[in-house]
Amino acid sequence: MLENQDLGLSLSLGFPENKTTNPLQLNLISSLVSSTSPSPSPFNLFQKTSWIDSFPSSDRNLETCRTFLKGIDVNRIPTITDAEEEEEEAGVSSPNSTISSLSGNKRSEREINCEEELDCCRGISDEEDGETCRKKLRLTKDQSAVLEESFKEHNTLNPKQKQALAKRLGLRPRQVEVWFQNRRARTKLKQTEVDCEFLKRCCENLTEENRRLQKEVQELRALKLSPQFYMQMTPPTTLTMCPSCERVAGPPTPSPSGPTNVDPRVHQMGLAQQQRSMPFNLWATSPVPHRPINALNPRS
DNA sequence: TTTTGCCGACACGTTACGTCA
DNA sequence: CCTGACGTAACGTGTCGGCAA
Repeated sequence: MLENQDLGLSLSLGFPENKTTNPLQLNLISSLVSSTSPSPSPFNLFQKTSWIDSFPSSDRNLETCRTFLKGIDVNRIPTITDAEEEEEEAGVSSPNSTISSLSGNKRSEREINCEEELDCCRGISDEEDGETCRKKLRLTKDQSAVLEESFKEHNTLNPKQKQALAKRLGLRPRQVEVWFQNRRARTKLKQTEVDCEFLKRCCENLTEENRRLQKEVQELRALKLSPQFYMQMTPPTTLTMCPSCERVAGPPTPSPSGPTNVDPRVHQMGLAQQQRSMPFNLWATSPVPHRPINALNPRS
């Protein structure tokens, strides 16, 4: 059974290393559809992993063997002989019961022996595609590994690639197609979960920031009502940085190329802070901060 | 040039099967 | 053994783009 990480997905919630990417610009729409752009997503969906290597070679073709033991090759059109039909009706052959006894790594000698026989009976022709048989095939680990590798290269297949892959794996092109469709769906689901988690964290941080700012507003309003009191107080923390020049403290430094809509009085804030006196009415204007808030780290 | 029908590929939701605890 | 949860192969359906008439 493949774990989540086995999908080759990087579920890290950290921001991408690419500094040019705005952390708040989420790739909510999966880019998987595009065959020309493998993965523009900020999240590394197609990180090369070595999970394939973890499969013991002894397990290979196990599923195929099981299928063989069931007497049903799902890759072939079910051709029920009279004998088989009788057996089916008599309830003698229960495919599921046979399979369940062969679970895990416990492989009987018969199981191992059948693998060689299986290789010659898995040949599938395209003409056999379709039909109404919905017998489910568990792909072998080898097949899954090849498909995964192929998916990492291209998450979509053109008809030639599909045909070649099907031939290589001994599967029907339709099976390869279905596998890729399901794989894309799984990838998209994972990406959605990651994005969802990311947005959740953004929301939490913004809520926290909002709470903090509201508290500060309350403090400032209280100070405004008692000016004689605020003169002896430490200025609010968020106002210790000049929104214009982003300097925390120091004498005002007129900047000819700076923004023209900045109240020059604000530049005196640092000095005022040092002197513990406000030569201007701090409450008269409220310059709009032009620093973007990092939702994930609002205090940075 | 626009319209229309066909076809293939795909996304999405669902079903059914295999496996495991 | 039985059962429920889970993963996933397979399927059905709707949509979209390309193409020819």
